[in-house]
Amino acid sequence: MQVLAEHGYQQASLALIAEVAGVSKGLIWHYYSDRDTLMEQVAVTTLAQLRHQVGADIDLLAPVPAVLDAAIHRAADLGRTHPTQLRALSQIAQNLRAADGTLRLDLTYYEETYQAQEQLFRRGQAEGSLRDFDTRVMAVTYQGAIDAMLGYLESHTDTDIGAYADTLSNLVIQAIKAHRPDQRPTRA
Amino acid sequence: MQVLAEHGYQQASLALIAEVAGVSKGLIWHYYSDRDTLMEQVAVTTLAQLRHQVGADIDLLAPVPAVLDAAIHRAADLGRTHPTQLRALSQIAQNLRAADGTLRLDLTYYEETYQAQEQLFRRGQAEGSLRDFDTRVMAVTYQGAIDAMLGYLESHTDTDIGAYADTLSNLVIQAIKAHRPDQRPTRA
Amino acid sequence: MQVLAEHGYQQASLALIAEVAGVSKGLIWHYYSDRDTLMEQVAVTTLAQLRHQVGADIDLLAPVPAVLDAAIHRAADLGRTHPTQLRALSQIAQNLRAADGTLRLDLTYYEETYQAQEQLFRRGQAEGSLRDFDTRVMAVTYQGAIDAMLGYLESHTDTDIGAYADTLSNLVIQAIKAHRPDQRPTRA
Amino acid sequence: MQVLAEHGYQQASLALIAEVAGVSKGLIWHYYSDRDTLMEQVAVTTLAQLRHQVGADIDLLAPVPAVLDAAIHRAADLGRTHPTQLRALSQIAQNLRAADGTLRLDLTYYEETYQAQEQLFRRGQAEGSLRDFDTRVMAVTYQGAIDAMLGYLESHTDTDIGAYADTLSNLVIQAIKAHRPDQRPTRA
DNA sequence: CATGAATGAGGCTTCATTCAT
DNA sequence: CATGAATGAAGCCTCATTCAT
Repeated sequence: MQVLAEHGYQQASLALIAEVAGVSKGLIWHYYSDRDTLMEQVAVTTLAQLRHQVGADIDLLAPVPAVLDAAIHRAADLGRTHPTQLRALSQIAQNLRAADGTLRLDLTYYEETYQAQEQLFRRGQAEGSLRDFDTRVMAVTYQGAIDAMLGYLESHTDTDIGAYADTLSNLVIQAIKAHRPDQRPTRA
Repeated sequence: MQVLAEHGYQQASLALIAEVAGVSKGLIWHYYSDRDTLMEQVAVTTLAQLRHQVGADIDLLAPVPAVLDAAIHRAADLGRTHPTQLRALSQIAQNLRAADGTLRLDLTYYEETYQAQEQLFRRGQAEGSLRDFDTRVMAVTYQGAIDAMLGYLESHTDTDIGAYADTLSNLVIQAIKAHRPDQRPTRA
Repeated sequence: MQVLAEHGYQQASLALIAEVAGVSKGLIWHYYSDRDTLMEQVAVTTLAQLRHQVGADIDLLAPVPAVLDAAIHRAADLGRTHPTQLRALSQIAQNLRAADGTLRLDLTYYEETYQAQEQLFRRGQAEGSLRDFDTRVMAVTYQGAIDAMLGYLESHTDTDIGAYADTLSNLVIQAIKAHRPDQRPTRA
Repeated sequence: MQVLAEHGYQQASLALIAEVAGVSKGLIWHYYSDRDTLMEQVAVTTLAQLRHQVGADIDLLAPVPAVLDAAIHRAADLGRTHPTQLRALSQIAQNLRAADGTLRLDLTYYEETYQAQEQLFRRGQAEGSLRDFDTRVMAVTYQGAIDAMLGYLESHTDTDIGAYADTLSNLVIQAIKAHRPDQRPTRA
């Protein structure tokens, strides 16, 4: 991941990876049958780890706006705590392709995320804390906003992470909260 | 661009590009000194073309929400009219690196865009059509939402583009419009 | 020649030569059928020019030691007056090869020189100013000493050229002059 | 070295070298990072080997004229025993260039040789066996004479090597020996 | 006379991958 | 388990050379 993050997908040759890892090149083929397999497994593992990090001790039963606020702040923190993993994962997601040329991770990976988000949004709508909107578009937009934030924080290291997350959280909630009386989150 | 869009940055070897273009490999070096310069020039040219496409006949002096609505719809249309260019540009932006390993297009490219967006948002705030918020964060978020839309439309070709743009436009404007009575655009 | 002298034989591409000459690449083939032909003609022309330079106004009928002294001083001067030509010529001589891999200029070029030198030495022996020695070995040695001098002066530009030539002349004459009474050069 | 000697520096492509060596092209980069480093290492190794060959069992404390005579004969033998190495070394020395275009071996390589020779000559002068002369010029000339001999013997294979060396030795010693009675070596 | 677009062969180099040890 | 020698395919690039204009 370190090599991926620093040098990019193409330059992350197995020779370089082995050297940084301090093992011989040949050893890689004891554990991975393929460069692609290696990349895929690294991606899957890392993704699980990051999701766990973001999801950990968020109360998923809390009012939806509160969940979103917490998730955004946690995601923003990833930029500080796991920058290498983020970059590496992004490299793999954008470059690892199947034999037919299509990206190998994008579809399954994002689709899962979208569906989880949509479920959350629909609960908010059912509970009255969120107004009516197309949850699929919002899920795509939400994920795009998160990714943009992470990319931005990575290249603008002097940004106040907490302040950014506050603002983004406010924008997101403003975009989708119910207009009328109970736009306040339900009391937990 | 066709090769970039279909095969991705790494697989876009100059041999393949020349073959698709129907010329000899060597000819490439008659016009571009380098693979990197070729990519950079393609990116710059394409970017200018796409920006022109999006910006064309949008009335930049119209009320800001109207400008945003128009821009979002136009950007969404790009997915239909210039899918190849979009994908190619994205490939270059995410892969072309300088000798020190840093991405070569990201900074200048996005920074320009962000500043233009911020200017627009600030006008809206000054005119009273937009509420108070951090324009930089919103610019990053807006661009992320556009990119996410384009990526999504690309891989989900059965989506109703107009409907997506309507929804996104509504979400964006809802997120930033002024709360009070005078959310009407100022009289120009 | 300038390109040859500065960049060496391999790097002296016809493209670079044309650029330095300020003409188009294609024009070269109006005047030379081949890279090799070009090189050969340049070499032959330059060689004639340098020989003329060295031989000019040396009194070939003077006593042999005096001729040698004059020739050595004139050759040393070449390093100052024609450094580019010397280097270029040397590049071609050492690199231009026939199809069978043998050097194309060496044999004819040096053989001519050797024979002229031998003739001179034999005259000295006949006249009694030079002792008895193998003229062929001395011719080879003499030429080697001249080439070494030119190479040395080229890379050690702070050397006193005249002093070097004086010393070399003295060494050469000491090596071959007759031992007995008339080791003084005949009075001219 | 075989390829260098037979085909010259430019034609000594790594493809040809690998083929002659009976290994795959790629293997070369397992052992040498670069064409240039390969050439440099070959040169350094060969040079050490040849120097050892020439210097071996010469009694360096013997009278200087005797040392010179032995050295010349040994060098002449190189033409018979190590012709390939000589040619290869010469090719590298005359063609391997640093990035700035300057020859990469010339300076260090010859400078060492010159200084060793000068030291020998100065000992001879101190001991009275050699007359007074500029040792630097003589070192350059001596080396030039040796190189010329080797080049000549290489292309004129019917020459009597021993006789050539005898003659050259005589010429060299004649050029620099002390005139007076005490040209005998000092008693050690 | 002169240009420069175009070609194709060949060079150096990288790298995933295999395999004997 | 682990190494590193070895391979072969493919990539980028250079360059002499041709040819229509």
